[in-house]
Amino acid sequence: MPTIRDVARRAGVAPITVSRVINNTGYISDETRQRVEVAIAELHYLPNTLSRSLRFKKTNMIALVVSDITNPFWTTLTRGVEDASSEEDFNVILCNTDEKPEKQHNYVKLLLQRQTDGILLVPADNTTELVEMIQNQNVPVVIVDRPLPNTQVDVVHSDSTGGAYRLTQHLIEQGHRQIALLAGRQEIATSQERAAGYRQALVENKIPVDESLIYFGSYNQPSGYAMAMTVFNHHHPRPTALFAGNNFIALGILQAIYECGLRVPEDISIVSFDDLPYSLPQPFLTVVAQSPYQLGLQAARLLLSRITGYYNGAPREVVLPVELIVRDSCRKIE
Amino acid sequence: MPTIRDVARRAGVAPITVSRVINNTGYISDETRQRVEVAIAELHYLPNTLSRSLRFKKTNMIALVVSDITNPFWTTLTRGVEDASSEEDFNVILCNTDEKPEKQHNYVKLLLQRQTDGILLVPADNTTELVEMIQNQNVPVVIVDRPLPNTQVDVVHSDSTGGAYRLTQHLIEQGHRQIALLAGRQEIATSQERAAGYRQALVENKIPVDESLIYFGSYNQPSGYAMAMTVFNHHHPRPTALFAGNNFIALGILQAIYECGLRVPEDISIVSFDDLPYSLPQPFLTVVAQSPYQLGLQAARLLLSRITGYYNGAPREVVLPVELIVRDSCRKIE
DNA sequence: CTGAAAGCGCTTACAG
DNA sequence: CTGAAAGCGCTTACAG
Repeated sequence: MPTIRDVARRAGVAPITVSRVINNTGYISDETRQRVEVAIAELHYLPNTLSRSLRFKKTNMIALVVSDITNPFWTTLTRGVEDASSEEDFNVILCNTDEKPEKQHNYVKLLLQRQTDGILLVPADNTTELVEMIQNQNVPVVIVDRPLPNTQVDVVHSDSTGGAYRLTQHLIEQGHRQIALLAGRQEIATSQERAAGYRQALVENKIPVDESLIYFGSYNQPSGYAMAMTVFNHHHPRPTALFAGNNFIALGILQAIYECGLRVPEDISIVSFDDLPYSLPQPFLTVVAQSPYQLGLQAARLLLSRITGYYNGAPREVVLPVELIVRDSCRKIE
Repeated sequence: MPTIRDVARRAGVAPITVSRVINNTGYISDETRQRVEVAIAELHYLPNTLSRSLRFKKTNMIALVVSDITNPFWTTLTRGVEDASSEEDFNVILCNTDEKPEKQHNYVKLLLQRQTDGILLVPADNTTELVEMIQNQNVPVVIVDRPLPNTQVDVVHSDSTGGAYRLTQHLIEQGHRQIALLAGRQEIATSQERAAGYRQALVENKIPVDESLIYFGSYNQPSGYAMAMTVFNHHHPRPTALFAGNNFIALGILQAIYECGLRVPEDISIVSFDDLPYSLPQPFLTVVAQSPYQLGLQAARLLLSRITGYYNGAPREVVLPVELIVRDSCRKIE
């Protein structure tokens, strides 16, 4: 691959002159500029960004570290991040952790070594070690979706507690008393908050909280399936309603329900935090929906404001509202 | 952020000695090594990969340029790429083009400038310009999913023609004669090949090809919806079966069918190239399924074999078989 | 076993 | 308007 030196030689000028043409800086005579441009075209020259970044100490890249690229929730969030970033001429690197703290750790280290200008992190666990590692390098970081306890850091997340409260309240208003919660991993803030909202609604309605009805698994379909099967095997009579901690858990629950020959909502009611992926032919699930695009957009804006130095004050917390969408997956109980 | 020089100063050695400790090369006395390691820990030093890559002319990154990160087909393929890459200690950059040739062009240019070691490309159109641009920089490239005409380049793809032939044949065996094909963008190889397989099956069965039943749109849900609506409005009597060019088109078709109050398969039959995303509660769609994970894995292996210099012969073409999965979305017609 | 010099490809600041 | 020198952070030869 040709370098700036090759172009310079061919055009009969110094490398710095080529640099000036490429970046449109300083004064250049039209004649020289033309000679250089011809040489660039003839050699198919592309400037090496690595060396430029090394000089500038700036890569114009930010990273988004998410848990599961397979879930449209995260890809939509990614879209928000990309849109905010392209406005400021930043590129986004997407890293997929599979909710594994160890994979996450490796990625963050790699990103720091590659001089990423900032990191958007969806924490795979509850520890603050990673955030400290990033901050030690003086790299801006914003936590997304899952607040970390006891950390001074920007964070953007949805109102999980409030959303879970409203879903549970909705079920209670329909007459449900035996509601099983099938949540994600217990170490994750959103799991805890959704459980908190669930408990709060029960308590306020003077319904005793049956801890055996609260399950922590993982935010994916197999886990939802497994938890639902456990519920069906261990609770007699069956709970009248299931609360899915996220959309993929809901998919797993629906699969279990189908295999057990049950019908929704005749035999069992179900609600979910987050809408099912894709507009299926017949959307029927009652859900609390977040706005993943907005989460991504806002998080990226917070991050970019730090990177550009536009803001350098105290950590900010942005909590986005959620929306209850009542459809046909809950039956009224007498 | 501290540099190798800061560590060296603190440990009372030369930078090159620190380099030796980091990379475990050359001879180092235990005592020196310890001093250096202490300094590294105290300063939270992380080596700068940018400068290292500049030196080595190697970044250990490959890029995957896909059309729609929202479709699980591509995220699953990505998984295959990641698994093959991590075996060889390469990292993967994921770029999303939205099927837009212009976005694709920008990404590829950026990747080349960032000295990416190799590129996996899912072409957004039928032109060879991008491949030439990559090859001009002597960067290995593998085309994925959609062969390009008249180009000397490695390619990995599924047997689209054969798959489409089998799906169409299946419909014909069920007695269907009026089959509408709702394909992706006409410039894309897979669209053309699926149309070719469709035509071939009709011709072999001596069924006249009605060109007005062949639609080219785009591989997404809104396009599938729009094409299905057009079919329903323009063809009386309605075709007895619809052939969806991919899974997202199938989703759009199902949406249109639902809105028109039709039932599958009683009122209309439907088959799809590629399975629907996610195991829905009741998988009912008859499909031809590819193996996106294998596509990604094999493509990455071809690319890596070029990067490492393990292979540098003539371009290779890998065609993966597809599988017909008959379920309940087709009705037998007398 | 350890280090001074040179260079990867670019650009800033200084000369002319 | 154009260029020679120096440096971004690292590592490959070459000395000692």
